[in-house]
Amino acid sequence: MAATSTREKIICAADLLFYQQGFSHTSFADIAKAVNISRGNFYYHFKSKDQILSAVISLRRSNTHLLLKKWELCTAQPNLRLLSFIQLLQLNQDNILRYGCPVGTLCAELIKLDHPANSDARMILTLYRTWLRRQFSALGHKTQADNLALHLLTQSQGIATLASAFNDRTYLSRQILLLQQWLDKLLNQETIPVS
Amino acid sequence: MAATSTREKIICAADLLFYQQGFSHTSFADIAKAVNISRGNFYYHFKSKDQILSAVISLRRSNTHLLLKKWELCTAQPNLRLLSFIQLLQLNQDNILRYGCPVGTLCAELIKLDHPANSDARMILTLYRTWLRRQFSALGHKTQADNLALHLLTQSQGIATLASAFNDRTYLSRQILLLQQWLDKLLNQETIPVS
DNA sequence: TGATTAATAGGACATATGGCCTATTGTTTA
DNA sequence: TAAACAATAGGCCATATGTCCTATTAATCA
Repeated sequence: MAATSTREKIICAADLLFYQQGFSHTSFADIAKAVNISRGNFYYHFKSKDQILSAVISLRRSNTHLLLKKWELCTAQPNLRLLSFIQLLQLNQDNILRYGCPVGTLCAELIKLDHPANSDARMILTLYRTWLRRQFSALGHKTQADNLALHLLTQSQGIATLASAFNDRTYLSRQILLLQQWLDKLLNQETIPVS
Repeated sequence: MAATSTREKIICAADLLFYQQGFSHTSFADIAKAVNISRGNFYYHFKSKDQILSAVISLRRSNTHLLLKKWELCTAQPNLRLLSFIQLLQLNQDNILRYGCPVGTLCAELIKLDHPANSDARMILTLYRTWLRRQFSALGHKTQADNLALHLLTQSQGIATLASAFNDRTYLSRQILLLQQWLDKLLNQETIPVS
């Protein structure tokens, strides 16, 4: 946190502000103030706002990749790895309640802006999708792996959207519990796909 | 479309633009151009951008209310009414693929802007929630009515988010089908709640 | 018809913002 | 130490935008 370069500090601050305020609504001045840097110094590190966005998305992709790798290294069993994904909602519940899902809301915003970085942001979702698919596949759900992955993604996006819209912690907790139960039921009832 | 007042035209154009481009990213000039009106004339009808937003949200709430009333009048059976809700995703699939859910994305944006109209926008979701709850309740699911309503809302929000993020029509169609199957299964297996 | 009001157009203005330049300071290196 | 480079500060500029004012035109009504 302290020993990072200015460039890294800018990216981190932008990452947070883009999440909290949205990309459009975050100005150079906002980021500069957060990093305690003059606005002029900005241009030395980033030539445009789009470059900052690009760096932020890169960081998020990298962080997501690392997180998924960590789950793989720390947890050998795919079913427990899937549980880690669900528990991420619990871990980030405070932020989710206030700002929704960082990935989903960014994608939604960039789509409306018709921003070129749109496809880069989508890649973060694809990272999750592919990883989840691999876990389901390893659990024997070969043909349904992608559908199951999409189900988890769909659920988490819907949950994050409603949790923040209603600002309802009870709802969020309950949905996380239901997701865990769904996973339990799926994995205990049929280790090998039926159809 | 032709015989509407200028004020109504402004609200309609703003409604569409807020959906397509987002609230922040839509300027007075954008709306004025869409309605073919000078920017100065704007102030005669709306004193601020927030007033336009307020009017747009009012319109959406009113339209939602009318839609739900229509479903109630046209369809006597609650299970078919619930089907109407699901089929709304199908009916609006082109827009959903491009811009996501109008309600969900507006709520998400207003939350990040920390906009006072945030709670008004949320009311649209509440309209759906209450209506869905009543239908489930009428079908005998007294205790689970609200949870089932939230499940449908969660699903549709998640589906809209991913459908637009991935821009994947196949995904959207499949999720709609799964929702319909879920409803069928729920209503056929147990007309009266088990627990 | 004349007067009053409704509606519209066009522009003015302050502010915010992204983008950019230059001078200055700090650091490294030959 | 002197030179070269990295990093930073502060300000300038064009544009966009929300807000607001005034003059003009259209519509209504006594």
